[in-house]
Amino acid sequence: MNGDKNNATRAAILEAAEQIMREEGYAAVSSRKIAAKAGLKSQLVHYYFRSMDELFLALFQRVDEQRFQLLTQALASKRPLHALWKMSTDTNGPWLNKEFIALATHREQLREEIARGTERTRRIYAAVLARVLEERGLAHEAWPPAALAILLDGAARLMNSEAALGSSTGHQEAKNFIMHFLDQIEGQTAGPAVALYNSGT
Amino acid sequence: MNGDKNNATRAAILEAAEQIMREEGYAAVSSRKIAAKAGLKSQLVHYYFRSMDELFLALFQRVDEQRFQLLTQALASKRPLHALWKMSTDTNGPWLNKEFIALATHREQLREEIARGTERTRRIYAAVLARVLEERGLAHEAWPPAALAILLDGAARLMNSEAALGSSTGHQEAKNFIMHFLDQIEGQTAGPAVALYNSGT
DNA sequence: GTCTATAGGCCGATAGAC
DNA sequence: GTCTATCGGCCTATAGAC
Repeated sequence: MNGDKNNATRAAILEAAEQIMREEGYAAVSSRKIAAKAGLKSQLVHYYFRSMDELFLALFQRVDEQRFQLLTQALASKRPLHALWKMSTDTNGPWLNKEFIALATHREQLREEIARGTERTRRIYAAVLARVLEERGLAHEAWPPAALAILLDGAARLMNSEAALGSSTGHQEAKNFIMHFLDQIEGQTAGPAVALYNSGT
Repeated sequence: MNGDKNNATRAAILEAAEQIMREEGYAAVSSRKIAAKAGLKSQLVHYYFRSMDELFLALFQRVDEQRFQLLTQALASKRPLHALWKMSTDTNGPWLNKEFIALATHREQLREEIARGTERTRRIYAAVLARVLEERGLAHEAWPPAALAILLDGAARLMNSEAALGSSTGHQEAKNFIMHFLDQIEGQTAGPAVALYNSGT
């Protein structure tokens, strides 16, 4: 990889690549299309990234870093779980998960990088859940934070993906259900949480 | 589209296409690769499918039909929810969701077909949930079947996708949690279910 | 660092013989 | 229905001038 990491041309290339990926999917990302969108010659793309693999890797790292920053901000909010949920249901957010995961099918290095990013995000999500449940006195071995994180993240991604296809069967019910759940453990505003379940009887 | 729908060559082409899609992702599916895998000339692919769009559409319909058959079988089992869960967590099952969804980004006809298939599957899933909750006396407006269907399906797909990347953080917790949930509403074997929650206090 | 020029490959699709 | 032959396009990547 040549050139300064903070080079403006390099940044323009990644920005154009990300736009194409959002609009047309990863398979449409080519050095020629990137160059056309950024107003450059396609050979310049190869100057900054010696291969498309390298470009996709740099693009993922950029997106992952943005996501991490947003995640960190969400943690500092009054109701971090609501903030995380809002973030993960934002289809314009820096996720692009579908594309990168499909792209990673047979690109070893990218696959590992995405797995790392996924795990980091999951651990943060689970840690926040654990902390909130603990604070509200709702911690219970039957509600493992890691499991809840997967249910929430999975539902968000599934609905994002289906919405992109133009399908929304059951989405409103799921969103209401999850919002109700979040309100219960984190409060409707910043007030006290109510009991979720009764262990006995 | 030419040729008999039950033609053996046609079937071999679709079978080869499906294999390539599983192994290398949709972007690797080309008439030449299909032909190589099926031991045919690439032009034959164009004889049976006048365009790749048409081929992908036929492939999706084939996969969707298989899925529908399995779904129908699951409904007839003693514990349909357990059967559905097992089915959706089977990474070798006829899902291929990731690939088709990524592929559909800018293929209008395929997008509509996938949306239709998604909704049909979702409705069946939700209907089974509604029926079981009803039978067990657990029906309650706070647990809308459509929402539960999305949570279960989303978690299954997320874990499938992550497992393919080599990541499994929290998966065991989530699987245990969901299995516990299914056991509660559908019984551990085929026995009676226990109460899930108390509405009052 | 950006340009011109170009090699070399895989692709979808069609024409026409048999 | 399957074959041979082939067109035109877009792709990644490199060489070498400035």
